[in-house]
Amino acid sequence: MDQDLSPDDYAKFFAFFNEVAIIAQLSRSIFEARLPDGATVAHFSVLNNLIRVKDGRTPLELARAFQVPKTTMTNTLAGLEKRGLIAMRPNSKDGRSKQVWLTDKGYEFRGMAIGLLSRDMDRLGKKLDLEKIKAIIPELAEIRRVIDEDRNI
Amino acid sequence: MDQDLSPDDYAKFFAFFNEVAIIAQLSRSIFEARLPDGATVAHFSVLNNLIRVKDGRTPLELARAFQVPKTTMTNTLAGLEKRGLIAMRPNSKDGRSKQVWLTDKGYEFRGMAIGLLSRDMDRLGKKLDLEKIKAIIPELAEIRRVIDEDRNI
DNA sequence: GTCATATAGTTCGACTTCGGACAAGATAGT
DNA sequence: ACTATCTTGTCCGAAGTCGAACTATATGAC
Repeated sequence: MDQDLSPDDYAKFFAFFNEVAIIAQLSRSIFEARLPDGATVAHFSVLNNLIRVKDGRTPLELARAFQVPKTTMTNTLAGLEKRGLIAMRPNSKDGRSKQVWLTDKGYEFRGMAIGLLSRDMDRLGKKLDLEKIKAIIPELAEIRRVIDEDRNI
Repeated sequence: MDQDLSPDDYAKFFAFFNEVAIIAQLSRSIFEARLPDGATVAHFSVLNNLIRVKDGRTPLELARAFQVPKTTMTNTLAGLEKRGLIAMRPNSKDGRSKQVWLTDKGYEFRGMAIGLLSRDMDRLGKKLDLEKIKAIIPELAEIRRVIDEDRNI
């Protein structure tokens, strides 16, 4: 199909992005009301990713994983380091680069944060159809992948 | 079911919010690369909403529609007014309040913005399954509704 | 080895976001 | 009418975001 989209298709796109933006807004707001020490979702997400995937990665790799500009990641990592949740060390394999390592405190912080968020999650879990959410995740991931790929052309 | 969530359920929630946040980020980035005059997604979204729903509403009503704090809406509206895209007038029915009206320029701006964005949408429309996106929108809207409702308890 | 170019990360500055505090106006109880 | 309380919108200040410009290092061409 080489045809352009109809006005209704555009409207659907806008509606989709609008819902996504509002949910992102709401979840951010909920998270930051719970996280201690003025930590942000960005902080939590990076910690979470370092634990779930692995640490020792470079700031740029993390920036790409989260699809944020590297200047934003610099700032996020500075916040995590200031709070003692990560340690940044020079990358022995590349003098331009650094590596991000979790600290014990960072590991604990993530566990504590999940504990503080669990009440909200439990409550939401009772009101939402979790199966539906689980089903949506891969579709969102696919949409994300396509948008990201399209952007980097 | 009065049972709490499993660790895997929490992980799914985080994954869901993470995907949503990244898509929000990417779409914001795409939009703002196209919008003229340093306009933001927030500006576009408000204009779009004023046209699609109706204008003459108050700042607080708009803040609620977008689930942002009223101080944020104040700032967004100030930006739109500075650019001549809306006009704010006192609300004759309530001396504390104001009403937001579209200007001709605001109407044109939205049309122009859609034109500038259409290339990206067309390209995405060829790579994404539009039917799937259309199917997801109501589910996201429902999730949004539940989260919002839960938050206001 | 030298130089041009590419890449990693930071700094800077303009802007957005948003909680807290506030002023002006509305509303309800008496 | 009077006062206490609520509501609407703004201002302020702290923090996050991110493009542009910069420094330092790596890589490739010769």
